[in-house]
Amino acid sequence: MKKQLQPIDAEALLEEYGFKKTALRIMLLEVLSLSTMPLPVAKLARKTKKVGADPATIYRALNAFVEAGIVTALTVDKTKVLYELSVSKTHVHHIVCDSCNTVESIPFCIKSIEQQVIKVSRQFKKIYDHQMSFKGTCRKCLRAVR
Amino acid sequence: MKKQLQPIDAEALLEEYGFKKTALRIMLLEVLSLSTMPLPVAKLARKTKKVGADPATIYRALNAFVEAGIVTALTVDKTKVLYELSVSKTHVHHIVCDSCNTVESIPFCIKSIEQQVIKVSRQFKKIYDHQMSFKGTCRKCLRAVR
DNA sequence: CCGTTATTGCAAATCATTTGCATTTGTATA
DNA sequence: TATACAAATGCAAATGATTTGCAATAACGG
Repeated sequence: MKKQLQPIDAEALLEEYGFKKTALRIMLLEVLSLSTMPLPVAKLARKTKKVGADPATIYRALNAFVEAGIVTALTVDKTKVLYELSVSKTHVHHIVCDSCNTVESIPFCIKSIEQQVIKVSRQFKKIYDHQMSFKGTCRKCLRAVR
Repeated sequence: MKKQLQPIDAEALLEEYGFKKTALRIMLLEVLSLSTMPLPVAKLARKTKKVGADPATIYRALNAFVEAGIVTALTVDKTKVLYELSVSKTHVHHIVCDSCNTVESIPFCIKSIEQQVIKVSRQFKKIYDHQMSFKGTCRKCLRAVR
């Protein structure tokens, strides 16, 4: 029983945020909405190569989306940034396979910890975001090691 | 009652891990051990400029420490990596001020969540690390905004 | 259809980090 | 104390993903 994903209405979303409906941006949002996991720029480029956009254009589109709040950039590692739709999606966290970089979402949230954090913090008064992630080995890689 | 920090025995630590006791590496570890918060490379370079090491040398030293497990690299942001001693230190998490980048440690841990994560995960069987961080506004910046 | 503005392609710039290589330094051993 | 080897360093050059400038193009409201 694999989770069924439905493409969002990319055009409506672009319009809502005042972006123009270009082939690349529509496809970027659709690809993101159809993915079960956050995707790196490289993979997004591959999956949208049908529209043949310049790398610079892809970066600009993603940055615009992130700034607008449509897309969330997840920094897994110094050189590894993953993108996922932030609109119409439940806030989730992630677990990353250290061997093959598989990323899976985790339906837990640590929102409830925020108040405790504020209480013990010496310097902070307000928290508006948090992130939690795990590193591990996925089943496939565990098998491969043996 | 400000927390009192004591410098570690950097030379003993270097020896323990089979590193040579050079001026830079000794000083790097001492600076890290005397800091209440994780530090970026730029700041480490400034604080060790007495020994006048080349940037490449500093990067190499830090990378060697991270690989050896003496130092932990904390990826706050795509372009922001902070270093802290991982030896003889309790495992902690962090909160970062989005305005001035102040970083504070949080004495909470989400170790206990790992088992739950494994249970609900479709692809993962083993977790060996986790990270949790918060973003907020520190008191100083909150005041400045007004 | 027109005018405005966002978006794009292309090439060049950026900039932190890494790497190659010759030289120096630390340290174990004789 | 001298010798020898690997580790650490400095310097310069390379790297490589991301960004930027600028002119051309495309989307969209009027």
